[in-house]
Amino acid sequence: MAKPRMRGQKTRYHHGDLKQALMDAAATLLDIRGRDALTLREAARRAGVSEAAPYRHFDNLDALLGAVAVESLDMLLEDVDVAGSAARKRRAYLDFARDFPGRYELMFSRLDDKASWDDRAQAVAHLAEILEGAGGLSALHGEASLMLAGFADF
Amino acid sequence: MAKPRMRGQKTRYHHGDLKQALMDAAATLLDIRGRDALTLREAARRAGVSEAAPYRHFDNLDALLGAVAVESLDMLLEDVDVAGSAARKRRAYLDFARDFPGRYELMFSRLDDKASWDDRAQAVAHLAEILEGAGGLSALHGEASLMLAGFADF
DNA sequence: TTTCAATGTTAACGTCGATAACTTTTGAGT
DNA sequence: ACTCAAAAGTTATCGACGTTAACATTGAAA
Repeated sequence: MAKPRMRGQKTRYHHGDLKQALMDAAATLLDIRGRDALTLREAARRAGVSEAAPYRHFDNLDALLGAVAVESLDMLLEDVDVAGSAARKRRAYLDFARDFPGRYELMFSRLDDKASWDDRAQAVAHLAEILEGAGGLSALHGEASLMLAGFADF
Repeated sequence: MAKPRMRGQKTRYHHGDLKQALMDAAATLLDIRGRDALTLREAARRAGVSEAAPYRHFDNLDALLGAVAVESLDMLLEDVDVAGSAARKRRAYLDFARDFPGRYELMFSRLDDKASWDDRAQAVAHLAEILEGAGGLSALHGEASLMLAGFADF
């Protein structure tokens, strides 16, 4: 009685990397259909497992959101860090917000998940540091946020 | 078989001002418990009507959110407009975000509700105009947003 | 080889958004 | 004053969701 998938080809009872698969599915849903469309059950379906399987890896939906928030902050951090000049860092930041709107909104929203708080706070602090010469995190976040909401253009 | 309330004292079948009562309840829920805790049913219960009553005034939850967003933008607009100097406008803006975090987040989030789009866009444009001398809407929004998320202090 | 923790599964509960069908009230036109 | 249709309530119902409990399978250590 097993329908799950394997990473490569065959079907197996154990997924192999379900935790990451759930985070990927969640991030994709956030980006293409928004926060309200993200459900634990839909993420599970996309990962090819039963609708209760996520609870083996996350205490609840908030915990999944927290994990995706941390991962997303690290992605943005990497993108901005790699970009050379202040102008390039600026562009890298705004590009990330445009390309991953759901992830971006999640990173800076009030999350109930306590477990991920330290990681998130640290990532944001690091980000603010890196962006010091590029106008500052606060200003960039304001621009990106207004753009995503449709009140400004990219 | 009628349990509804009246505005003053007695019980009546018709509420009298249910639409506004629902918007008030929704805004309160947003501020004290966040977006995920706001449900149409809870708003209805708080207004003292049946759980399906809201649908006589709003097509769906998104429509209620849109209406609250417009109302909130108008409130913020008023607060900032009334404040005199640029410094006072700045403070009025940040105070609003701190005092009504749920309303504030809602105003600048991606809403599906089409009907309220024009009103929201116009209010934001007006707000940006008024705040031109106070650092600009974009910068203020960045600050307020990071503060609400817990990444900065008021 | 055995065994047990990790990681899946199905089934169930209560809540939510939404719709349908019904009832009460209001008020505009006669 | 009467009527009667529209406005604004109600209950009942549906499918989907978050979450938990109980059970099944797997893989790896002993």
